This record gives sequence, structure tokens and C-alpha cells, in this order.
Amino acid sequence: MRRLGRRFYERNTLEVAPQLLGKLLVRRVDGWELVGRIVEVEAYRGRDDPASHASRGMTPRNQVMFREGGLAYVYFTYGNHYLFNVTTEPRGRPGAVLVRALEPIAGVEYMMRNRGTRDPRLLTSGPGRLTKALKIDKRLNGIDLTTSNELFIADDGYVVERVARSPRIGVSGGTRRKWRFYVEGNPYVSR
DNA sequence: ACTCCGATTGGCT
DNA sequence: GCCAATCGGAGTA
Repeated sequence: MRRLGRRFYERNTLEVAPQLLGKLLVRRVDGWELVGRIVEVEAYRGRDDPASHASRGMTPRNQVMFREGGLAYVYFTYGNHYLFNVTTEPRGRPGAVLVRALEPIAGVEYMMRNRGTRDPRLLTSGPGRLTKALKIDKRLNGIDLTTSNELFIADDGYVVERVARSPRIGVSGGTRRKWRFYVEGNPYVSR
């Protein structure tokens, strides 16, 4: 099990995103080690990507997107949910990958407690669901995933058979092209 | 100061 | 399938 380093994250966002599939997201909190395998992600680039928070330059919220790759970018949305992203690209160039779904691997009992459900399908299959299951909130915004022991991503050698891509169009609020990648056939992919 | 609205979810029809 | 909840960020003035 090898933790991903700076080299992994500081590359083209569209290259990093699909390669995060199959990796393990590890969260240590309250004496628990919560682990989930990443099965769905979405890439967000800079000015050229109208769907990205960074499309209109740097603001207080999105500033971490402009920092080095390998940091946690966590923000609050819809008045209810925290969404977790990992930053990409070298310092100065904005980029991030939203983690949209996990396959629960370890610490499932605690995830169930955090989510208020025992249905494994509803535990971490959604960007707002997985942050609640893993107790990820804005306190973790900006932390370095390459050195933190509370939150990091590791490679256990698992190889994803088939990666699917859905440049989704027609999201609420307008027509937008999305760079969504997911593990084909995995039951924990959101929908 | 004010308005608009979203990288969502869960509940109800 | 439809829609309310809920609130901070971002844009406009």
C-alpha cells in the first residue's frame, strides 16, 4: 500500500482523474480508519472549463485550486453538503478532481453510524454522502494529502478493469460538458 | 446590501 | 420523476 505523492497529482487534470479510480481514500478519525475505494470522479480544470469554480479566476473559496497538486479542496454546497476534491496541476495552475463515489472497504460500521443508514448502497455512493460517511468537512480544506495522517490516498495495487467516461450534458442551471469517469459495472457508482 | 443559485440529497407522487 | 431544504459564495450596485 503506497501513498500517492506530489508527482502523481501535479499533472494534467484529465490524466489524473481516471487514474484515481481504484485508489484507496483513507480517513483516520475518532480512532477509526475509514477506507473506501474510489469508483467515480469528475475533473474540473481552469479558465477553459466553464463548469469549474476556477473558470472566473481566483476567489476566497477556490484559492486552494490554484495551489500545488495533492491538497484537499473541500467546500460547502446546497446549504447541506461538503464536497471533497483533490487538487491537481503544479502551483499556479488551477485544477481539481471531485471524488463522487466510493466502495466501502473498512470502518463500515462507523460509516453507517455517520450516515444513519445500514444500506451499503447509500453509504458512500454520492459526493455529499461520502463526506458525511468519512466525516470530511471544511476544517480539512487545504490539507496536504501527501503528508497528512488524517486523510490521504493510497495505491494498493488494485487494477481497474474498465474505466468509462461520460461527458454529461444538461446539468441543472444550463448545458455543461462534464468530465466524469467511473468504474464500469461497480455497484457503488452514483446514479 | 441584495439577489441569484449551485460539482446534492432524500422524501414524496 | 419532481421538488423543497438550506446557506455561503459570487456577482451586481
